[in-house]
Amino acid sequence: MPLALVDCNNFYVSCERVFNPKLEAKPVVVLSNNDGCVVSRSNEVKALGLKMAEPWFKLEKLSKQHGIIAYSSNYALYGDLSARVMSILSTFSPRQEIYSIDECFLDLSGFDPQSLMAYGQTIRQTVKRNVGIPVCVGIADTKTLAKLANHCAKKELSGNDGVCDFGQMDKVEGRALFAGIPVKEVWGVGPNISRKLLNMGIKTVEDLRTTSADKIRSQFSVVLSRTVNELNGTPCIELEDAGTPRQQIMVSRSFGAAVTELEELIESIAYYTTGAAEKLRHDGSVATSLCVYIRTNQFTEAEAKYQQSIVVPLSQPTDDTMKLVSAACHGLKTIYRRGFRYKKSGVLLMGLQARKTIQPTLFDDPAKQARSASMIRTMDAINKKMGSGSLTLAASGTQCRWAMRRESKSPNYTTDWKELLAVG
DNA sequence: TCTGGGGTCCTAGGACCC
DNA sequence: TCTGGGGTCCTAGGACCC
Repeated sequence: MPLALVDCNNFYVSCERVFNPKLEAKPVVVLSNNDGCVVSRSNEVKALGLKMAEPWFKLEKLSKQHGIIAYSSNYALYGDLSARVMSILSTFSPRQEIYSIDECFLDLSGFDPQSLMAYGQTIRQTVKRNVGIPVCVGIADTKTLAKLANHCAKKELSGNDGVCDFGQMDKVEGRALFAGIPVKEVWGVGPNISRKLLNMGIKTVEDLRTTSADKIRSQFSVVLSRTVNELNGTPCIELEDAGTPRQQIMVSRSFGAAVTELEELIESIAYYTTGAAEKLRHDGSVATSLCVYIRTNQFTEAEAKYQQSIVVPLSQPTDDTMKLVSAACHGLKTIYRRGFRYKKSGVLLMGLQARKTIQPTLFDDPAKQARSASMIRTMDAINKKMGSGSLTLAASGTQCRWAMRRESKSPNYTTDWKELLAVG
């Protein structure tokens, strides 16, 4: 039952480098929405000690000093390259779980255990050759161990050029390796749990592995006790097949500039709800309620603070953009207060269920519903063909003063004819 | 202008009902 | 009048991940 975790190295930075080879060997970062935080760092930047999610404006001096090159995030580019990487990886196993934009699990059961190291190398070389993105491969019997093996491959702890297979390690070797890795590197152990573990004297992966799962369960939660079992080779987290639907869908953004007027908040909420509804239909789900929230800047001390959210039940489960937008705007109007400078808004679709399970009600008008569904399908098709956002509801507005800042975005090399890479 | 991301799931605890 | 157990549903907040 071995499985592999394939993870792209410094994914967003690597995407930028594919189309701009001059960035190779230079310190490069990619920033989050609004050019807020550092979300991807090249190895050169990691070596400078720059942390993940650090606010960019605080790094101005350091970045000048070391000539760090910063890019705004270009999700159209990263999403497209991700799809190419995932498609190639899917050919290496009958079962693939895409875990995030830059990593996936592959089921390797049935393969010759002795050949997996070589197979891992083939995977790396194929992705590098066909897309230009470097990846590392971790192989083990559980998801948590595969994540850890991937960590070892990335840090070159196992000495095997981008691939690490715990199956090729004997017990003594494995224990020594685990005893040298801080417990915070384990998947599922964040800063909080890590602190509490340290207080209990559990410092390394090996310490955690040898702690009784029952003790962990009573002091923490069933989630972390699963982690302990997984570290011991007992799978507790199943491989999820493609199409396992999400339980909630969130779309939220900070604004490029503070917003005070209800009309502008409505535009942002309509826009985010439209995006959330597209994800919802992509999953084949319907929502039974939604939550709208708005907030002022949480960091500026001097400003008046306000944050509020409201849950709006839907009269019946739906995936109809117009019904969702209308419900979200209705909710927004009840929580909006004049006189605040808003910095962020968001929409959360909740109570998701499969569209095919919903019960029609007495008051349904099938003809009307068919018309509505057909219009939504047309909108989705146009947006897929012409690019996301080509066709939106008028409620989303056209000015978008609230839209995010992206001052140093690279071109959409692969998704926009006008921005193709020019050679020569 | 004036800088601080976005998304998902789990758990604990309260309300309510039988 | 007070005391029970046990289940479900909901919400808020915590924690994690990338």
